[in-house]
Amino acid sequence: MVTMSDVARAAGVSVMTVSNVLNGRSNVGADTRLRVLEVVEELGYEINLTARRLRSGRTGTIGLIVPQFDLHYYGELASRISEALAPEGMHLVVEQSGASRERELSALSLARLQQYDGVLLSAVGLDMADLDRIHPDVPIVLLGEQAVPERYHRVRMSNVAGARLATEHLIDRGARRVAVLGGKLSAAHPEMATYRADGWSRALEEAGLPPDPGLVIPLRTYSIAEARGAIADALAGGTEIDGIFAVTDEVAIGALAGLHDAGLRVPDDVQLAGFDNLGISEHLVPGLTTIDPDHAAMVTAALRLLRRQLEDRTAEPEHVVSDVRLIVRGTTRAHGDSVPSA
Amino acid sequence: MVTMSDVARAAGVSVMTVSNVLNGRSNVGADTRLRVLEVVEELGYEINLTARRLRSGRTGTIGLIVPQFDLHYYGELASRISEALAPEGMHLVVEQSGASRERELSALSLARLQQYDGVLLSAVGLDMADLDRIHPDVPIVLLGEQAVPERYHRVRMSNVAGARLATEHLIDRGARRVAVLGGKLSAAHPEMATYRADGWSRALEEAGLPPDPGLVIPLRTYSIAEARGAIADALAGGTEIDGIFAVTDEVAIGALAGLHDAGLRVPDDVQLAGFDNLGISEHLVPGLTTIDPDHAAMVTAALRLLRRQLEDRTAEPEHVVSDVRLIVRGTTRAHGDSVPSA
DNA sequence: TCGGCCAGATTTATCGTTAAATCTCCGTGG
DNA sequence: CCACGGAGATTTAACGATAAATCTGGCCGA
Repeated sequence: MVTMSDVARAAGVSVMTVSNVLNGRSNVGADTRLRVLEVVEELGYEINLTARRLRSGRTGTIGLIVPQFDLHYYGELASRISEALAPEGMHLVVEQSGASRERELSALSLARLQQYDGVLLSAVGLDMADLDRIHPDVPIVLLGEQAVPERYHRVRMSNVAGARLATEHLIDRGARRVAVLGGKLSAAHPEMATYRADGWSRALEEAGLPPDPGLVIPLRTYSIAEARGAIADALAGGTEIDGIFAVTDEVAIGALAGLHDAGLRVPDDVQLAGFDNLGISEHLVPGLTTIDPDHAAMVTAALRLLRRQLEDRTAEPEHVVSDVRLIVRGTTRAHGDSVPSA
Repeated sequence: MVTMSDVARAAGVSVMTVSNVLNGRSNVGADTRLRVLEVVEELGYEINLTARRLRSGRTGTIGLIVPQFDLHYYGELASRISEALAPEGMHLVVEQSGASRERELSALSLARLQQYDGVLLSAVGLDMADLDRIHPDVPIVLLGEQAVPERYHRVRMSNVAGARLATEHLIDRGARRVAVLGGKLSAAHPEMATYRADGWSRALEEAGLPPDPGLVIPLRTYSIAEARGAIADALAGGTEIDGIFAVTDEVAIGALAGLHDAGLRVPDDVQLAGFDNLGISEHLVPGLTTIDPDHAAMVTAALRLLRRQLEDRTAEPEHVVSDVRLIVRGTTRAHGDSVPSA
């Protein structure tokens, strides 16, 4: 491996001069600079980032920690962040924590966090107490929905408002028995699924429809396959449903398949709305009505919070809540349609 | 930040003893070990991985470099690899190279590669010459379809065979005008799209159907949206089609939407087959007929090749080709169905 | 003529860890 | 009684870079 001192020797200068050239510092003569660059080229020298990091602290790398690589939401998130970081010369690497608390904690060991200039953390398995135990000296921005200690900088969406919008829309379009797929009634550790179930029940109450606990269809994971099975089970169990608010688009995709399995038409027999507005949702058949959390704004906000901390370690924590809006597509009926006879 | 020497001082031992304890080396007395561990706990010490890496070389981290985070295929790949690595105590981090040659080259700078014990590289933008220029001292396994220099260890799928299988199946089920969506006729730098178009044209030829260049529908990116648009354009242009072999499942999803836009039914009017067998493909409506490349076997093979290099830097390069099989679902007709009158 | 200053370079010390060599006892066998 | 071996610890010297301090001429103005 070629090191800086190899370059220095070959160029007849000191190691420090090579370092100065490569870091674009101004205290190097023009001809010396040229000679060094030539030798760098010639020997194929590349800097050892590990050494630089140890000495200088800076890494130029931001870490994104997500629960699962194969949930589409996280893929899209990672992609957006990566694109936003590139123009600043920063660089994103993504790690998977696994959805379990244990693995999430290990992913969050100081040891691992230290490797980055900053960390964007999308945690699901951790509760307040876990997060409270972590005292990293790396700037962190939390992305996500669970309750977190005050001292964290954080970006999240309007979960309750979004769920409410979606459910109101279903009711508005004629649904009366609206299930919440993947919902969870208030738990000790509030998380995405509880907030969204909350919005669901508020919308129902407001419409004078008492939320039926039998219409809360829980899920262990938010995978397509599990959602499909859960819908099948619910329908087989005789639950009457004419609308489904799926807590994520991924889950909604499973619902679409499950309804089809049961011979039910969407939106004629059952209307469906999701949450997240994944890239794919627009291209499903029929297109998925869903809640758009303004991904671009969230990414912008997250990076702003991170930069603020990078510049000032003592910056006041900020909680940004991104607005949501309803996107109406083909899984809900056109306005004014009446319930057709099946 | 707490360092090893803080721990050493507090425990009244040398730094080296702390290091020995933490690395489970045997030359430490039982009581000393205990005391050190207590102090570690008490001070909340965590090892500095950067320093360890600089000194020892080992990082315990494998890098996976993919073109795009938001193509579902790569999310699933990353997930599988991560799961496979976890039991060995290794750790996966994923980087995005961006599909462009330029950014891919920068992702592949020695500087970046050096940070990992080994690298799994899923390259698309690089050609043979680029890859030939890279001489990393990190074990690399290439995942993917483009032609690569002999010296690389590599895992790929049977592209031609898979495409042929899919196309044969479409023909077998009655399709006569089979388009290849995302296909590319032989280019200077063969890649996934050329191999799969190859399999398509061979299957046609074998069936006595001359491949019509008008049925090759090229794509710049393999995104759902672009595929949908391309199908719309092709149909609007008057191209007659009764079967589509989409070069990836992602593209097939776009085709499904595009066909629906045009009022065509799948599989009644147009049959459709994809390639990759994504997790979602099973849950589309109708379920997507596709080629399964045996993801599990590919991951196993890739990690085996990587381990081999980790153990022996001079290990002979190996090219593993994973078998494919056809998965028949609802986007192609049942055997023996005749073409229904539209 | 001489001190001062600045550009352009070098020297020194260090980041936190680990490999390798070394030291220090203490028990054992001859 | 002494040499020897080995367990249990320490010391020394890096890994490859950078921050901060220092050095060296040459040019300038007074």
